[in-house]
Amino acid sequence: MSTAKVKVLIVDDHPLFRSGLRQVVESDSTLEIVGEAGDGELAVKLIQEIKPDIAILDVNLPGLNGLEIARKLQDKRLATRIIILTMHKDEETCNRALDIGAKGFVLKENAVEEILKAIAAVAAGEHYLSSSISGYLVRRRNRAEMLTAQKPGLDDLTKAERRILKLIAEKKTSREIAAELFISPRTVEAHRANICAKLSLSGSHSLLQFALENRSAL
Amino acid sequence: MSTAKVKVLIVDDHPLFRSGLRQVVESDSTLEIVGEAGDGELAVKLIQEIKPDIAILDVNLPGLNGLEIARKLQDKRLATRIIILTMHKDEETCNRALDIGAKGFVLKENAVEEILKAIAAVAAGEHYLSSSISGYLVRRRNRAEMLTAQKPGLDDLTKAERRILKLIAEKKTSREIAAELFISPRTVEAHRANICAKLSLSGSHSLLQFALENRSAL
DNA sequence: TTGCATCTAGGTAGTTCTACTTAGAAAAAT
DNA sequence: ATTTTTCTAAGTAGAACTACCTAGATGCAA
Repeated sequence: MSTAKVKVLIVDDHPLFRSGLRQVVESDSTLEIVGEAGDGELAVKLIQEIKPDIAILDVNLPGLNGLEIARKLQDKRLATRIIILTMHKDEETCNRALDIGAKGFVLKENAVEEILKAIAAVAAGEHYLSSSISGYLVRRRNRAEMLTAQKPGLDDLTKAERRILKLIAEKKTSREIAAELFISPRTVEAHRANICAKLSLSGSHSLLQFALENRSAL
Repeated sequence: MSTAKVKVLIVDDHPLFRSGLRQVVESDSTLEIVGEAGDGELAVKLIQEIKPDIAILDVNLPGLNGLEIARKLQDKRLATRIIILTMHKDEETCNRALDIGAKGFVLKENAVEEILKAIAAVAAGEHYLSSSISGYLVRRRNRAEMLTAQKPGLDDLTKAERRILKLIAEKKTSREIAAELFISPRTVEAHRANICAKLSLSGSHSLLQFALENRSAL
């Protein structure tokens, strides 16, 4: 990393954008552009031949788009790390890019300032997200926690009910719970019924479902 | 937001850093510094009196630290939005900050370039994370999905079994699934049994449990 | 073509949970 | 001290899942 230059390949269908990007990348003496492509097929071919350290892929490409390229490369287990470039600040695209294994995700509007930081981070094995996109991850994180945090009625459960709900979340049956608490299975079932009522749950095995989804909040 | 200036309060125990930050912030004409504090107690007092739009809090402070201040403010349901500044690139600190409700998280090493972007994003109701920190969120995201992705045996399920497992994860009963696929409930049950066998699941409602825990991998 | 896996479907039995009911004893709150 | 809530428990009914079994139809591969 410190001796040899980091080999970078640029994929974008717009020549003007490519040359702009090239200029920025070449302004960093630790980086070296080893190839360019204007469409998906060529990109896949070049990446397999040249094996660059980092490939910067536009999302909108003729033929294969950036995400599809990334998927192909991941399937072939190439060492080339992917940075996705995109115009639109789109949560879904970002999620899919990360799922596919992209290490970087940079908005074009921020590309000039951020691309060097992104390349450095990704070359070092880290991830890089355009800062304006990182809010999405926070929101996703919070969304998941909100669901468990603000469940209505969860706090007007009694102690015994709460104790039993915890054990349900541990995948125990009413009988097992009864044995563990030295009470009758029927009592456990009575508590279950009360919990269902308080949480306005109904249907088959609703409590098990609820307990599994909310076990972190118990 | 467009007429009045955004009121910003700065909290840091180091006067030199404060003045540097002040310069950067004041270079943006849409922002206005309405106060400064060098320790936690004063910070809490000033925020409650002045009610700034945004408070930039250092983590390392004499008395209350930035995170504790944020918690206090959150408890009092003030409208002031919090941006946390920190020296160290620490995942735990970042997580705690977000839990507490901080809207921004900026590393001091990136503060000069990022603080204005951060203020703008937060003032607009978005989140902002220092780009070098956003990798943590990605990693956390992936960690959670890895657990579900590599379940053994999940890939030697047949198409029909997979289809049914998906519907089970949607909390549907065998009867509902049967109706949806125009097959007999008994067929669905047969598939369930086969799936249980392949995944070596046993016990009460094991499939429902499995499906709920692994729904993202289906 | 034979054979294997898959999809389909039913039989029977047993377990577990839901949904209603009632009811006494203990604990908590008024 | 009285009322209310909570915890305990049981009856009955039905829905839903598991765990075994067999078996015809289909399609794919050796």
